[in-house]
Amino acid sequence: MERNTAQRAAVRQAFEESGRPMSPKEVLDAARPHAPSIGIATVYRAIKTLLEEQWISAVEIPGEPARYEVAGKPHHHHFLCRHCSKMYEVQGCLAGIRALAPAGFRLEAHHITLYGVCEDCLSAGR
Amino acid sequence: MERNTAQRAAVRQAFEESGRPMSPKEVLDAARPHAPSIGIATVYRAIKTLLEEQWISAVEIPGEPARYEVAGKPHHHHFLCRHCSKMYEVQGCLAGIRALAPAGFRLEAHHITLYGVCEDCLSAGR
DNA sequence: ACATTATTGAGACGGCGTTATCACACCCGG
DNA sequence: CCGGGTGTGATAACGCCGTCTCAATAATGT
Repeated sequence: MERNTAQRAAVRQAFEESGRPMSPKEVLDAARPHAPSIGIATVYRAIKTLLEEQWISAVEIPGEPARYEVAGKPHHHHFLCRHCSKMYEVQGCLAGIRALAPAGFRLEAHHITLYGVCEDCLSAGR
Repeated sequence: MERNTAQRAAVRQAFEESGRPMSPKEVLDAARPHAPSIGIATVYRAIKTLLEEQWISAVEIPGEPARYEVAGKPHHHHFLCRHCSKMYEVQGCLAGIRALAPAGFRLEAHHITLYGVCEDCLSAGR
């Protein structure tokens, strides 16, 4: 039977506090303050469990490890900063997506990913 | 100085014939008919060279090896079939992309990727 | 044709993200 | 508070991609 451990609570807390998608490494860093001895293996195990519970969902991007965010949010997309590699949510979507798909194809999902520089990096002079 | 070899010609020909983005593995398979003994290492080398010459450009997708397509095409996006993993081009784009980026962020690029089932797979009953 | 030298192909190698291993820790029902 | 069994942490091992190595091959200038 499943146990409530400090490490799992720390991972959940990290997700609740961050408000943006995090890579396993970021989760580890965000969980350390709450559970100092936590290791990367436990983070991966917690992520796996939380995915199965659908408490988080995966956000994948090319060339980078997947990020995870708390599930159940309204439809949205993502912005990836080219400097700090932090990922942000962007609200809303665009009309007319369906029209892009070639005739005869079945469209099931879509990802819009924006790339650029985030406000933090811009104001830091990059 | 650079030499014209059958292998490089085979790779270029593969790209010209396919008309859609290909992974290195797909390039290898598509080049084999023209240069039967070609190996994967040569494909990677040819891709590297063609990228430097900007004769092809990279198309990246999460969780999959990058695809490459002949460069210089007008702005477009991509459709990835969930069954056969083949990638297709979709023409056109959507207005209003800029408005999605959060205020204070600098938007430099965007990717729209559609996921679904391609016509070939649908007509094959999947 | 010949010598030079870039290119090739097969397999070894390396990096990275993720998972498996295993001894130890600790949660929880009794 | 005790015992068994799940959870944990460090690290090794894995799988995948892509690059490197090196002897063999073949394209160029003469």
